[in-house]
Amino acid sequence: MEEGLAQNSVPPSGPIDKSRILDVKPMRSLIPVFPMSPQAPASGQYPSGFSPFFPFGGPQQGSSGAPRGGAIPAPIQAYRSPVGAGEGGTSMDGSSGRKNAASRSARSAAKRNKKAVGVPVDASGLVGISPAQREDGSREVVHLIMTTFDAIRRRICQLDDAKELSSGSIKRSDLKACNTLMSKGIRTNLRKRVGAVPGVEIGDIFYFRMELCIVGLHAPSMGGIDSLHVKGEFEEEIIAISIVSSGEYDDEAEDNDVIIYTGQGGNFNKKDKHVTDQKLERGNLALDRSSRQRNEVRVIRGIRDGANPNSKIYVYDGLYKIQDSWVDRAKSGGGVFKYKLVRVPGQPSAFAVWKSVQKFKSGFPSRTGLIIGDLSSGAESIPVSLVNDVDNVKAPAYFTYFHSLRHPKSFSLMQPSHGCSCGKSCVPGDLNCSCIRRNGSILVSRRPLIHECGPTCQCFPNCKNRASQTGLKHHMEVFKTKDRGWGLRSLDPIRAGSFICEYAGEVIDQARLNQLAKEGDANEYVFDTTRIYEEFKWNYEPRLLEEVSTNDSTEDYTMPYPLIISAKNVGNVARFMNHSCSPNVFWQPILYEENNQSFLHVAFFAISHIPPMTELTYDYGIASSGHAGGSRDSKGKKRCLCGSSKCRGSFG
DNA sequence: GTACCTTCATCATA
DNA sequence: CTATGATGAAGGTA
Repeated sequence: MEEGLAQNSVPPSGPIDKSRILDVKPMRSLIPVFPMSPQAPASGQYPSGFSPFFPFGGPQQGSSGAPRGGAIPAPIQAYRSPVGAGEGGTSMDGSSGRKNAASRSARSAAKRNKKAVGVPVDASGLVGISPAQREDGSREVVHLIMTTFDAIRRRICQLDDAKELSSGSIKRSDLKACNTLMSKGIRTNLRKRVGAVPGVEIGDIFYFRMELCIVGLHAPSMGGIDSLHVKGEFEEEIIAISIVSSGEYDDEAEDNDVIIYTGQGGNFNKKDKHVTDQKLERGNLALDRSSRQRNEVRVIRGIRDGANPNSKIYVYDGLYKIQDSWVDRAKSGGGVFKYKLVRVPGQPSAFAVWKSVQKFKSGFPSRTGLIIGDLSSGAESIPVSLVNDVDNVKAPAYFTYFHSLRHPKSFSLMQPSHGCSCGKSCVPGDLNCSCIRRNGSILVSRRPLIHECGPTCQCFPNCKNRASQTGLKHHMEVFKTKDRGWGLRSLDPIRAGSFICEYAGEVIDQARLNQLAKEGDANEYVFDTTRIYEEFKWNYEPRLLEEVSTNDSTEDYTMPYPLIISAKNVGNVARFMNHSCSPNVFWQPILYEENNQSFLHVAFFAISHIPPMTELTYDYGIASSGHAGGSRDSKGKKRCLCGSSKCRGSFG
């Protein structure tokens, strides 16, 4: 997931030191703020009690034959060999496109940072992307920029929500956030190029056009065609370097590897204007030239977001070449250009994965390797499927499926209990809610502890300050990995910051943990907050919006209370999540009151946007020394197979 | 659920 | 150099 760094020269002199350049701000809650979704359908409570899990019983057992075959595309990012990332080499350099590449602000910033080597710290001392990084990205820089964008965007959302001005104010958090980043020069891959963009991988997903823009995948904020001037044989000519296919037009997708793309311009689709033909200029001209040059064109596919039908998700589907072009006539009669793009073979599948998932969901044809349709047996409102298409193992060892903690450990309250008395539902920015107020000031980042509303509160159960209590929101799947046992992934895309699941199980104490250690498999299905976790911080909210003051910039990231959970006998999907040294999921301590007592829970949230079918992983951390029977050093550890460039080699 | 309608930011052209 | 225009966006409203 992290390879391809040093590919395009100009090494930004080492990884970014986030702790130095970034200022993490406290946030109010971890609920993902989507501009318009009602967020919680609140489709009722869980059926009380436990639901037993019978791996071999029941009528819905999968077909008997050995599940095998390639019906399920491999996870996009999980096990990529280093080959895919670094094609780079053949890029035609956009020499002429370069002259106007830098925006004014970027230029001035570049001037300021002229001498700066490595991580630049801008005048205010906080965030910076070096001039080199601004021109050519890397996985790390892209990740940083995406995360920063989303952090700022959410904060703007929360501020808007809290103000509740609603005086017809247009809430374009994406534009505002983009503005902020652009003006600070926080963007990358500004140098246009043909072919792969360093740091952006095939299968990566985006929730706004602006995200494509700031990572340099596709520059125009609205337009579907991005182009570049190159030196032709005799004169300069323009070629296409990327397109966005929104699927809404007349673009046809006969199969996963072919797109019939319609040119731009012409009033053939508007009803007020009179019909005009498209002209062979701008993007159309670029596509035309590219069909002769046969250069690679990046393709981004726009897909309707199932969870949020009003918005779209953009999937980077890799490189295509224009194989054919012709003139056609739209229904309205206007002449249009058509271009046939064919996917360059040998690339990891991206859009094809989405298509397969659609088929899985429609249940037709029945899926290869499906063992159980819902291993939660109804305990979750969305089924949890169990599949194995790599070997003959039929099911994980027996356990009881339960959605939360059993025998939860309670803590005496610091103050007398008072849940909030909000009338309906609490929103993240609202300081009138006493629960939200306990979380301190605004924001959405990882916190030492987050207070959620609970049963004691007056607010509705679908209140937004109960993110971790509303059950699974995504169609999760337990699947057999090639070399790491069972793993967890989602059939749905997961937006950065979204709640994924709680770590369910039985709360145990240190003595019991030590006993398990002696028995051998202490690490199996145990979550232990007393372990040492690197990089506890997430969501590097930079101090970009001046109007918000930091009242607590120095935060203690040690755990407030120890909590050890065993999911060996009782648990939910979280027990199947594997370790990775560069994970896409983080855990977060959550506290809420129930029966006049406070209970601590552990919940998981997405670090970044996660495409469907990508394995979900979090960092298991390192066993703290000084307990657990002393000799845990090399014995209790397992060789790490996460494959990350930052891999520590072992875990446990 | 669809159809407009308003306000957007960017980059290439003029 | 700066202004202008084209443009498969997003969100809200009818």
